Amino acid sequence: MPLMVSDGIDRLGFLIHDVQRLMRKRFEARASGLGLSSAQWRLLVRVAKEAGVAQARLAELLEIEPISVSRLVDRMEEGGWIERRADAADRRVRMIFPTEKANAAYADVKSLAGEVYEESLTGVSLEDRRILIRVLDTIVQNLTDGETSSLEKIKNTEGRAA
Amino acid sequence: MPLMVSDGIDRLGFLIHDVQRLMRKRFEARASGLGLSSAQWRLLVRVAKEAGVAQARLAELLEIEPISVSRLVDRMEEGGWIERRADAADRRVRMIFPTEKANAAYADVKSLAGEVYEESLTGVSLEDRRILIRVLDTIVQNLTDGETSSLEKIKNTEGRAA
DNA sequence: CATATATAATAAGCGTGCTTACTATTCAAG
DNA sequence: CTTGAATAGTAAGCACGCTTATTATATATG
Repeated sequence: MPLMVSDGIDRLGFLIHDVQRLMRKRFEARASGLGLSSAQWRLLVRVAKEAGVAQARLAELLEIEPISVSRLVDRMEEGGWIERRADAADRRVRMIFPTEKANAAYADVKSLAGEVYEESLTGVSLEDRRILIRVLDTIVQNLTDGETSSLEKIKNTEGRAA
Repeated sequence: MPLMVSDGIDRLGFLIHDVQRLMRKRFEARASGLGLSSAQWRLLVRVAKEAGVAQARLAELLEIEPISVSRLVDRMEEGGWIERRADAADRRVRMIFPTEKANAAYADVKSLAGEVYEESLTGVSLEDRRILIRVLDTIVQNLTDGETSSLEKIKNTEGRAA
């Protein structure tokens, strides 16, 4: 740790942790009526863009382990958000499709997420917002290159997400 | 959601989520030799500054629920990081103290956290780092004011943390 | 004093992530 | 075809957060 000019960089981990927790909390408070958690919402965004995707591919996209997808999908299937269907070409694969219920809720939840972002950024200039996004992107790149398990394989297929 | 000029603000939640996960992962990879998770490290930072603090106060400081503190403290006590002692003045209270092991590891883990922050911010200018911290602080304030359970009561007692 | 309320901690059980280990299936060599 | 490696998915069990409910103790009030 090379001297450091006493900005609050030494609080970075705590800050990121707090922001993530508060944003998730607020999102889930808003979406609780729907019965969608933020983890389920992240998965749903992917499935909406890529209907029929295999669970293993979802694990790559979401950068979580296949077993985590398995149980998340279990609960989302119970909740009526997605369907598992067999793949005729490969009997190991379960293809994941959004249900009508999911499609119907999609736009609403997306704009709801947007509201949370706007509330988060109240009083932050457009310029600072751009810098925020740019720096966060840089951090993801810095921490993704090297020594992280299976993340090198995938370079973020999608460019935009709610 | 008022129009929005297509910066990546619509990815804010995903970005924050990814950054938090990657930073935690990298920290825990580094600290795994010690057997300290990031949640345990956060608690330890507080206990180091305020030895003898009650669990209920830790819950306020960490902004998690008392039951979460209870079980976290269970595991940390098993790990030999902290000790519970009875409060002579109030028999409901368990006072939490860091062990010698914790005190010995403290500086090392702190600088280890600093390393993770530096790796995260490689290639980010000093100016942008300041803006990052400032914006993250603003987000925490925006999301803490109002409608969050018990967070209004505490205005962040500490100013610096590793 | 007695009773009611508030507070400190814990218990039980769930969601979402993990590691490790397993089954079923596919595919590549031989 | 058969063996062996790789891949898709799941099971079991843990960490760390939560909600809801319970126990023990303090404190306020009649």
